[in-house]
Amino acid sequence: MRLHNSYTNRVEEFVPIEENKVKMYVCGPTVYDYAHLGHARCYITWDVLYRYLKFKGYDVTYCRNVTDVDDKILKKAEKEGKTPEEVSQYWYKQFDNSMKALNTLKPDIEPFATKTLGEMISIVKDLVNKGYAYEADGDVYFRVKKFPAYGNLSKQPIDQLESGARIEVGEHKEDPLDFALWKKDEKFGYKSPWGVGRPGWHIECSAMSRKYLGKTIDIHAGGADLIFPHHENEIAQSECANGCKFVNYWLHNGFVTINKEKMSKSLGNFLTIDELLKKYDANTIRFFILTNHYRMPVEFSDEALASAQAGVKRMLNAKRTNIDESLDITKTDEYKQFVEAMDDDLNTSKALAVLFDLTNKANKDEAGAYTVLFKLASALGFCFAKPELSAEELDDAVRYVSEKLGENFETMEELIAYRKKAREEKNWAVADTIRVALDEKGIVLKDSKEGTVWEVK
RNA sequence: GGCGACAUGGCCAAGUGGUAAGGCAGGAGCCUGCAAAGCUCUUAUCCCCCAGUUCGAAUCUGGGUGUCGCCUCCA
Repeated sequence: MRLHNSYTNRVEEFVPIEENKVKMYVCGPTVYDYAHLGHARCYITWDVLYRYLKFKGYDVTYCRNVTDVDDKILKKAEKEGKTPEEVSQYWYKQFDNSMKALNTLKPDIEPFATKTLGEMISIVKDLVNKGYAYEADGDVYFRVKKFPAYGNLSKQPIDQLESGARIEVGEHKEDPLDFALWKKDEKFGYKSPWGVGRPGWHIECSAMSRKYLGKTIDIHAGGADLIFPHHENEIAQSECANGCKFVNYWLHNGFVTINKEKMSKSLGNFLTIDELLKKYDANTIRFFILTNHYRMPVEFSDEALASAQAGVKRMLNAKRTNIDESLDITKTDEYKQFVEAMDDDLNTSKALAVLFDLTNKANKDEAGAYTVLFKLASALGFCFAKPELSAEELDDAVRYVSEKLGENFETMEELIAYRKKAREEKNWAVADTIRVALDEKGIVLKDSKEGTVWEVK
């Protein structure tokens, strides 16, 4: 398997540290607001990587943190008269629901920053002792110039970074490039060797990654906007504290754009996952994201989503015949093509082409095609379960059609039998009234030689 | 200004040296009472422009043009 490593800017053969085991860390959300389509792309992308690694037989440990100590959370708490915990707990639940609704797998470990403070303090102490960091009036800063590899990930020459760096009012940095490991905060802070304060954002990931996965990990992933300064700073902290390499493969996903601009909270041009799910289902959103390579920008538009919806529907509605549970799919050509595509730095658009090939074959009753399709598409996180109507909705639909006909029916079966009879008598008006009325209730009737079936639109 | 990426049919998008995958939309046909779904066929002599390397380039090199991102919180 080959993956693009942002550190070397090359596609490299993936070799895990420990044979057959993968330790992956993904920078998780700061929980203070709704997650939007940009987050969905990120977490769906890495969900697919997680699923695919498992599909390949790796024993994967996936850790994704929750940042629950942060300026924005505190601001929100103050504004709403709540505690920071109340705010972060509420928004974590929202986030968790969104992730579930998108059919992403829960990471094996989902640590909260506030529960990992001990590890953070220990790393900061270590950095101070080793001379990589210094305390200044209750703050602790990292000495960037002590770490010669600084800028390697973002490919930023240090002098360029220097020209952009500033010292904010109230900060006591030795150098504008230095960044905070710990910040004095007497109101919301925690006890530390440097007084009451709270951790800087970057140290949180270094600490949680080390605590749960170890000093050197296989994969660290996140949005491309985290490359600088977040991931650059993580490398500096972790490698100076641990004296060894931090991450073997740095993976970054591209952005979702809207009107050719990055979708982001600060620009305010975002669509929340909740809003989106009212219009499109999880499979559609996943398909939309996977049609593009994960490193490329993806332009959001309703047209693109509608196209994705039509495409994914075709795939998931493939004819379910000739299901062969005993089939060894790894022997099939399509499996080989699928794996070849996915092994090539997650070429999901190519992998989807294989799935459409299988869809066509299944629709033509080719033996085993549906079985292979089902297993491969499931490996990408597509869900084949058809939407269902509740008993109430079904009753409502039957009642609605009954009223239209001026008859009294109790069940769908009765309706379909009645329509069958009408069709045999060439009473098209009645037959079409039933079909149109059901359609209005979200039920589609499909006539074929074998009879009529109904399904949810 | 520094750094990084991208430009392929109406739309989305693979392909990165050997003659343009796939999806959506459109057209024709089959099936159907009509639909829906499905099936078959069909839609780029050409891949932003110019020059070069090569037997051969969308794919490599150089130069343009355009778009986006990072350099501040950000997935």
